[in-house]
Amino acid sequence: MVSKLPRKQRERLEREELILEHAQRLLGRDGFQDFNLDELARAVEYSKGTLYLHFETKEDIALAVSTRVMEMRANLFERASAFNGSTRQRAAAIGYAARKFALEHPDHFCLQMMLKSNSFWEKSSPDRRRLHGIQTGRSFNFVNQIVTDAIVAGDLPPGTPAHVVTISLISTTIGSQVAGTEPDLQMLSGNGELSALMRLCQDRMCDGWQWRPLSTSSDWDYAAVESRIRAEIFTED
Amino acid sequence: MVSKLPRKQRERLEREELILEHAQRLLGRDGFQDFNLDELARAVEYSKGTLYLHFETKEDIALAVSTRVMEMRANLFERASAFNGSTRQRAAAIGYAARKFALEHPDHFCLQMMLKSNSFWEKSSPDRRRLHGIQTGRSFNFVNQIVTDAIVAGDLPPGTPAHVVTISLISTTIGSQVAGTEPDLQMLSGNGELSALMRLCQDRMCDGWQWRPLSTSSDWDYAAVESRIRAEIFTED
DNA sequence: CTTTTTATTGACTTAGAGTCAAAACGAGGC
DNA sequence: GCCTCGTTTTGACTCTAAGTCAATAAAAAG
Repeated sequence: MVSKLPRKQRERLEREELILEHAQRLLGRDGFQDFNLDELARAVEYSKGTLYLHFETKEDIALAVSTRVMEMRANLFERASAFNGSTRQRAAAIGYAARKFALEHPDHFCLQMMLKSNSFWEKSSPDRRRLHGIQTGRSFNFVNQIVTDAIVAGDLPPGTPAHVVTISLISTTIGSQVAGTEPDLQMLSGNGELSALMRLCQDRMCDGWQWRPLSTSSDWDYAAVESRIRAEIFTED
Repeated sequence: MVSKLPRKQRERLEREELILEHAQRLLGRDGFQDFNLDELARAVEYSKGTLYLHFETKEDIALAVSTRVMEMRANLFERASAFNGSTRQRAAAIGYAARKFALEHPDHFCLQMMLKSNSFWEKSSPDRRRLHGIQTGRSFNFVNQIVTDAIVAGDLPPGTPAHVVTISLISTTIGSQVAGTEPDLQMLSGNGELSALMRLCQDRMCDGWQWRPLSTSSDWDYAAVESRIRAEIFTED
């Protein structure tokens, strides 16, 4: 990332990064509705006009923040997918990354959902929408690669449709993150840990596709796998 | 529902209903951001001041709309849970209801998510929050009852934790509805039907818990079950 | 040091949420 | 009918915050 860009362009990117850092903080604290650009301008010590040199609208800033966060998620997935082990263990590593992300950004998908509402999408710039799609795609591909490997290795039944398995895993992971942070549902299901719920959902979905070894089988020692994931992939943090 | 309330109170409720109908339409069309109360007032042919006799804030209206929609969902679940058959077939009936709902209200959970963001929740009245929780609870309970019956009947392994199964099914259903309507993911996973994705996720999650008969077994003829569900439960619509 | 170009600003416009004094309505009495 | 008093409804008004753009400052060129 040591860029050889001309100073001007480099400074511009640095300032954009500064804006996004503060925007992320304020969005997290206040939610999109109460997130206000006068305060953001004050925080970054530039004028409101300058913010509009980088972003077209408030929505555009939120989309850029979401993309930034999605990029972090995809980076976690990237690291996880390098885990050395059976395909099911590698899936567990991605699952671990998804849970780690959920604990660090529990309300990310609130913002994410918002971005998809009718009025929102069209107010953000096409270019930023593209960048957002790319990060979503990266996450998808890391999961999909492991699923494909599993089919090739025979850990998933032959003829299993890779894309569908991938999207089902993503669905259940997003769903459990969302459901696990929703106060009404938390109450009803008896205040468990978000992370535990997510893991259960991921495991059962893999089992449902008959991804071997099943989490109920004697070949599967999750605790051991998790401590290896922690030690080998997510050491420092 | 033929109320014996004094005329005044009845008229008030009818007006509230009128407001919510229009609010739902406008929210669906424009999203929360662009949903504006002057237009709503014009649509219902009352002044903005009158809207504020019913609701404390714009957020409060959105929450009430969400509650109304959640009530419809719970009502679909209620009808589905009366299906006569094995526990797994009854689960399929609820799944069918969830998919029917998803097709009618594909972006409901966008609004729903929004309601949970920091700033939003505290702007709505406690009373409406309570009502929202009740409808969420109804949906939860219809699912949970079937899960409990399945454990008693031995269709799920003994000792399976009912609440966790229930929340996992809700998670995967919400997750697949959300993921299936997200443009980026739709593109990546190859533009399938929302309904087909949701069904797959539901089935595989049930299979993951070993809910018998498994969807892969020869005892399971989904097409036959679905046509019975359609005929017996969701005939007229 | 002067001119030209580029970057930055913050006062201004505008839209829309939320308020409240005044107007309209309605029930009861005469 | 019509006057009085309490209740309901209203829409003009205030205020906040997104988005604009003419004016200013800084940098580059001459």
